[in-house]
Amino acid sequence: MKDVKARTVFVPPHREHGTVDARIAESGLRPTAQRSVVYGVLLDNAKEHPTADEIFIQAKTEKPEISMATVYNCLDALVKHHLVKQVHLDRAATRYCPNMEEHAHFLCETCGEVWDFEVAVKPRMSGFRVPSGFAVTQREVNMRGVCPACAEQEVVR
Amino acid sequence: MKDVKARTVFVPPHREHGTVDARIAESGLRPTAQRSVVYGVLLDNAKEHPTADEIFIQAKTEKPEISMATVYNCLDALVKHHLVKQVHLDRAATRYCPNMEEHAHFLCETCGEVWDFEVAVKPRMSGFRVPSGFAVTQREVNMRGVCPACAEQEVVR
DNA sequence: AATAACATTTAGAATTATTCTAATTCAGGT
DNA sequence: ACCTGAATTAGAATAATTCTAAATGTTATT
Repeated sequence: MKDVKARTVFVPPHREHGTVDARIAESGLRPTAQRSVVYGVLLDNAKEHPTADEIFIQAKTEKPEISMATVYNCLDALVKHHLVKQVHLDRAATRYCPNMEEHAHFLCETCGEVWDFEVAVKPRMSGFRVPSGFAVTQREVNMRGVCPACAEQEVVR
Repeated sequence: MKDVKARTVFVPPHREHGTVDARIAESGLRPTAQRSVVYGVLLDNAKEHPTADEIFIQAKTEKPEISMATVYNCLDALVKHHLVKQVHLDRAATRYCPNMEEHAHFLCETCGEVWDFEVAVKPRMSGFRVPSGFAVTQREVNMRGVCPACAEQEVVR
């Protein structure tokens, strides 16, 4: 998979002055310097759905003493407090997504990039028969295929 | 997550005399002894959605010389030839699923077990807005929550 | 303000699933 | 039977993540 610049289809919440710490606090977490940096990097989404070490690299520019273990700790805390979601589309490194709205993920099988697709019809994902006795608390939709940039490449080639 | 016996909600294709090799051949793969054992183990689904090493352990009872590398090779081949699907619900080991029908996965967050949920309404998963230019070739739906057995436990406890 | 109690961070070691490598074995076609 | 390429094998290598134990920071209590 070649490395192609991310493109946003659905725009997730963005980092703004004061919002980062406020959100962290609201979630019930103490807003430490490290957590703020990590969450801030995610909200900035220079790179969408970054992996822990992409986050680490960026976080280090803002806070050079931060360690990888802390990035993992912070991400775990953010996930547990529902500020961030983990995305597992393949066996590659876990990706992190700060968009907690119901949405779908699209993985380009050519370049490996991930996009968010908006949900058109909010009413719970219908068409799936949930057997009685099962309590569903979360659902996710993943799609795979070729993104516009890669489709373009194909044609040119 | 405690270890709870699997339960089938949707019954995938089952191993039957002669079918294993035939299916492998149909898919365009040479049915070697190892591939047959690996695919057979999956079709038997004593344990549903097993991981590579659960498959390895079972396969070894049928063919003691088989190696882990071969299990991975066979699984890769089966996946490439669309006889088997990989399932990635969390960061745990990849699970393998021989049910190629369109269906959803349910992960019990208490016991870690995975179930297949049948799709009630076939017509393509609607409600998701795929931006133009994106070619979708595959889609999957995953749900998370508590299975009946674990819900039961909760009540009792 | 000092201290105790607790949470967070840190570097580095350990673990785990998976992939890679190079040698060996196997199967099908001549 | 022999050649060629594919498949299998054991074991080493890799990569992501988790663990550990020490150090640091924060909050609550006196």
